[in-house]
Order: sequence, then structure tokens, then C-alpha cells
Amino acid sequence: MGRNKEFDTTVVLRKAMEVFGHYGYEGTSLQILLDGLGIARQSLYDTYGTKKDLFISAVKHYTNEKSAAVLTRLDRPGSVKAAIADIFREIAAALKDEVRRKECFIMHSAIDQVPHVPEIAAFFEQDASRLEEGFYRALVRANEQGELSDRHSDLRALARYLNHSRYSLTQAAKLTSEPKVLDDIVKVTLSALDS
Amino acid sequence: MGRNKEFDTTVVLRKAMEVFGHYGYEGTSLQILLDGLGIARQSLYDTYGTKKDLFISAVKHYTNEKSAAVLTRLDRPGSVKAAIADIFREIAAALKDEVRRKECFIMHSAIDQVPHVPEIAAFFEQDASRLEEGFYRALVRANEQGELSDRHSDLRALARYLNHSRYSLTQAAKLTSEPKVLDDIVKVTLSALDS
DNA sequence: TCTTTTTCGGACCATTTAGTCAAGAATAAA
DNA sequence: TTTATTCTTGACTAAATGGTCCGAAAAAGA
Repeated sequence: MGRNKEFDTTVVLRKAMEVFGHYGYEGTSLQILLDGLGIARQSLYDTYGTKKDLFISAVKHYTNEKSAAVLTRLDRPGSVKAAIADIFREIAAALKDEVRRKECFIMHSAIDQVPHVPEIAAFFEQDASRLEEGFYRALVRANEQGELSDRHSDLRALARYLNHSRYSLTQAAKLTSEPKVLDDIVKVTLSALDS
Repeated sequence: MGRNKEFDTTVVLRKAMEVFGHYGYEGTSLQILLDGLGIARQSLYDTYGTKKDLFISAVKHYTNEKSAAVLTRLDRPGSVKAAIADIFREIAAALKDEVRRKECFIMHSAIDQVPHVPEIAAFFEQDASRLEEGFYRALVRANEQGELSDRHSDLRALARYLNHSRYSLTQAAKLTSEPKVLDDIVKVTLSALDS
């Protein structure tokens, strides 16, 4: 009974990522937001709550999606170095794609709000530790599989580095439109795993 | 003849970096800005122009200062690897210092505005190319001095990577309050230069 | 058909926004 | 003292802000 929702809430969430990613949280006026989402003002408040609520939902949805993909790839049996290379090349591919890159920039807006929105700060802290642990587990396995040389003594540092590099690629993408630059950065980043 | 300015304009510019760095450009209301600068409203408009003018001035001042220091260090004779290590450790030191770190975050706010303020976009494009060239020159010299192994074939990629890593450290600092994490990231970043 | 839910659009609100103007006090050099 | 510049304060504006309320149309199941 009753009318069904006309829009797919996850599709709208995707659009929210794009809008917030482009204008930033504070830079996104309600008008811009509504135009970008393509829904009516009341529908926004009914479905997602306030502007801030929607922002938090979008950030969490985006981050969870990406993190899950990374962790899955890291835990898959086989070469760890190949897995990590896959992960970074996938990020670079997304950032080079005219369409897909747009929603990635919500990361930048989200990091912007870390000092002002405790819920986002706590969320990222938790996410970072999950990811760091994931990278660390993978690196330990890589070591057991003989993929690393003895110059990689500090696997904890390496794990932190890799997780941070993942985030930082979107920043690089915001600064350059040259795809080659992203490829170069990824290439050198991955070389940290070489012997 | 006439009264002198009571405030040092570069000191105020520094405070502007802190305020804009903390709240972001859009997140900084005029009231917050004036409170942070400690000057009267009219003084702001008389001395710096609009809010946007001040923001651009602060961004340029900060960037020029940092870039000049980096380029100077890179061009100094002696070990290039030591120079690069110095540069990154200095950044980490600044980001770990409770006071100095504050103004660094204007970089994040500035990158935020790249898609919306053409003047900032053009400025960063120029700055990035200057810095990339500086790193590249240094790496060529390092190669001539026998500091690099033959696994470092693509010095252009390495230069881009180093310049990007410089920027990305402030992002990492915004996400973590743990100093050890920054040290770890720097350590692994520099290991890209090892043989 | 009746009921329930959603969508949509416009009106509306109090608050905040960036920026301007004016006037008097302070300060410094001529 | 005179003159020029800056500082400070407060009032003011027009526009934009996020958010709420209302009513009618649309759609889906009972």
C-alpha cells in the first residue's frame, strides 16, 4: 500500500558524492544539491534528513564500498604484490575516467570535515585502522611467500604508507588533468615493494 | 605623513593561512576570519581587498615560501638524497609541531578551490611544474654523482612522485594525529630512492 | 474505490552571509 | 598645528543560507 519511492536511494547517494565532491560540503548550497540530485527538497529531508546527514551517508557509503573492494582483493590467495598493484591501478583507472572520477572527490571534501564533524573523524579512524590491518596482513603473507626482500623490514610502516598512498591519489588527480602523471605516481609508489 | 599600519601584513597573512586552513575557504565566515586575524573589518578590505583576494594572497604567499625553500635545498651542492631526505623530514617536523602545522592546512583548502578559482588553478599548475623540474634537475645530478642505482630509470616519474608526496603529507596529517604514522610514511617514501 | 505513501513545488522563515558606508579617534610626518 | 593615513566601531543592505510547512497530484496496494 502506498506509493513506492521513485528514485533509487543508492543512485541518489552516488550523485550526492559527485556534488559534494565538486563543491565541497560548505560550498554546496541546498539549491545546488537539489539540482544535482534531481529530487525535490522535501524528498531529501524525508529520505536522508538534513544536508549534513546526507553528506555523512554519502561519505560512509563511498568509503565502505571502496574499502570492502580493497580488503577483498588483499585477502585473495596468490601474489600479494600483484594484488596491491591491481588495487592501485584500479584507483588510477577510476581517476582517469571522466565519469567515474567525479564521485572520488568526495574523499577530499570528507577529509575537509574531519576536524568539524566528529562522526566522520571517528569513521575514518576506524576505516584507516581496518585498512592498515588489511595491508599489514597481506604484507606478512607476502613475506611468507617470499615476495619481499629483506630490505622490507618494517611491514607496519609499509602498510601505513600504502593506505595513505591510496587516499593521496585523489588529491593528485584534483591537481592535474594529465593521466600520465597519475600513472607515474602509481608506478613509483608500487616500486616501494620491489626488492 | 599619516598614521602607520599597526599590523605586520605578513603576520596577518600567516593567521589567514591558519583560519582558512582550519575552516576551509567556504567554511570561513567573515566573522570567523576577522576574529582570527585580529583586525577590524574595514582594515581587511582596505589592505587585502575581498575575502577571496585575501585567500589567494595567503595561498600564494604560503606556496611561494615553501617552494623557494625546497628549490634552494635541491640546488645546493652535495648529496641529493640527503637533500630530499631533509626536505621531507622538515615537512614532517612542521606537521608534527602543534603550532606550525596549522598554517600547512591551507594547502588542503587551496586544492579544494582549484576547480572554482582559475587564478589558483593556474598558480598551482605553474608551481607544480617549477617544483617537478627542480626535483628532476636534482635527480639528474644525483645520477651523475652515482647516488642512484640503475633501477631508477624513469627520473621524470620519480620527480613527479616526489613533488606529489610533498603535498600529500599534509593530507595524511589531517587524517591522523599519530606522529609515528607520518614518520613511517616519510620513511617509506624516501625508500623509493634506495637502490 | 479507499487508504496510504511519495513526489513535487512554492511559499515562507529566521539567520547568516559578504560587502559598503560613515564618523570619530589615533597616530605620524610635514 | 596642519594634514594625511589608518584604526575602530557600528549600522546597514541585499542576497543567500538551511530548514519547515502546506497542499495537491500521483501511484500503489487493499
